[in-house]
Amino acid sequence: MDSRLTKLPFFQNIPEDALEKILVFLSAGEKSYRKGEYLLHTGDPIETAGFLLSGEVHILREDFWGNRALVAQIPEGFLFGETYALLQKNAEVSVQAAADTTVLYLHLHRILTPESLQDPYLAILAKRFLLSFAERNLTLTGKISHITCRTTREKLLSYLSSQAQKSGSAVFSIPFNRQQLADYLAVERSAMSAELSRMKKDGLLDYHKNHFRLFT
Amino acid sequence: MDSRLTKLPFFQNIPEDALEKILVFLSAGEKSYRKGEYLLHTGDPIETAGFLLSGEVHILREDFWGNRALVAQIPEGFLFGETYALLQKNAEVSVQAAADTTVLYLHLHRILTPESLQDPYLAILAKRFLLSFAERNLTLTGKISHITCRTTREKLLSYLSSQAQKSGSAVFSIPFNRQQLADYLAVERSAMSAELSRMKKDGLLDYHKNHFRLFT
DNA sequence: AAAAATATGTTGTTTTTACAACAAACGGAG
DNA sequence: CTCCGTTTGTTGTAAAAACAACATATTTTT
Repeated sequence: MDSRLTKLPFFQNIPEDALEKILVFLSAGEKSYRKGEYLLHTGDPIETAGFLLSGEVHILREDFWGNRALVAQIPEGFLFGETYALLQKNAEVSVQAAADTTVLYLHLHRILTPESLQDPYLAILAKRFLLSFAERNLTLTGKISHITCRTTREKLLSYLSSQAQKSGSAVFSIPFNRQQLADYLAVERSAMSAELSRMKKDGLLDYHKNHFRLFT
Repeated sequence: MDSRLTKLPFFQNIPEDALEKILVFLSAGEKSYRKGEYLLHTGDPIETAGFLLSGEVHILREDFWGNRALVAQIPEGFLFGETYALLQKNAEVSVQAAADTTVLYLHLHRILTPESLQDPYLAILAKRFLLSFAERNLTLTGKISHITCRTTREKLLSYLSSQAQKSGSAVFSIPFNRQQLADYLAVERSAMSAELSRMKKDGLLDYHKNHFRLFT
């Protein structure tokens, strides 16, 4: 039993022996990669999720002309490819080792066979994945509703408004610095700073660092 | 048993009698609304998903200043609020009857209790929801990767490239007309048409209506 | 506390987009 | 076929964003 696995929220509060059996049931074996090696390429059929025992991987999106864009960086102790593994679809991204890396592959879709759902702990696991996907859906839907706004000001208002509603107050903090907020909203940092200034001047809001107040 | 319910993909290929029991287990009762009435407001705690027996509802996002934006229109025979119901969270949107409407409310989170997962058909239902959320995750992630591109040209290239990869060919059709594509990519239709022309002139691609060909 | 590194704000210039208005192409319905 | 509605493409103008370069402020390191 690898203690790094038990740290994953998905595997928490499951008795040691049950977890042991689950991992045997899902396990597809370990594999190691040297920095720069590809774990999988766009288009590969995905049967397993990867749990990062050590190292780091980069998720890349490669377009028709071969242009590559970094989509995510997965650090040690995290899962990747769980969505594709559950759906058993072809990858729409590539995964490359950003350092020497060891991965434990898991046949995650096995948690969804009729028999395994009868196992109480596998059922708990399935439930956790369902809730996790539902949660991510809300996150993604929220983000889309912000970045589909036309102007930088509208994007900011949409985002800040949702943060105010979430906190239940017109005064709240955000979990981003300016650069992160600009990346999240898909706008340019300095242009966003300028827009925030104008919004302050227009009496819409006030802020200091990542602390904001909206005015009605 | 309402035949409109059995048309939902989630409820297909489940024996009549099992479905009957499931609906009793999940059911929270029917409710009717007149056109214009609110079914729920932003911030309300959500315990049930709504199945639209008749009529139509609008999903609205209302910001801090009261500005309203139409997020989705749910027609008869479809579900809404299933994500919030499963997570038992407070609504981040409001729902308004766009016509006289009757809704069957369902305690969807009950499919996730340890006992109900032991019921084979409820387990199937849970599995279908999990796969459905996973699928939507991929859809939303793809959309975000297109929309976050800086320029209209990059958005188009990102989207068209992914369509080419999905079809496995440089020649493919898209499921949108120009206005729908512009809405999807969050750009202005006529500006997008102009950009497509320029891309054709630059030898990147060719198109006719919704049929495209990319050049390497 | 000083120095260095990082984060944020400001301004002017260039590029891109939105907008409006219209022309051309296309697709039924009569 | 012709008329009419819809879709798509084109162009000029105004608005907005990206970009670059730098000033100021804040945080971290030594």
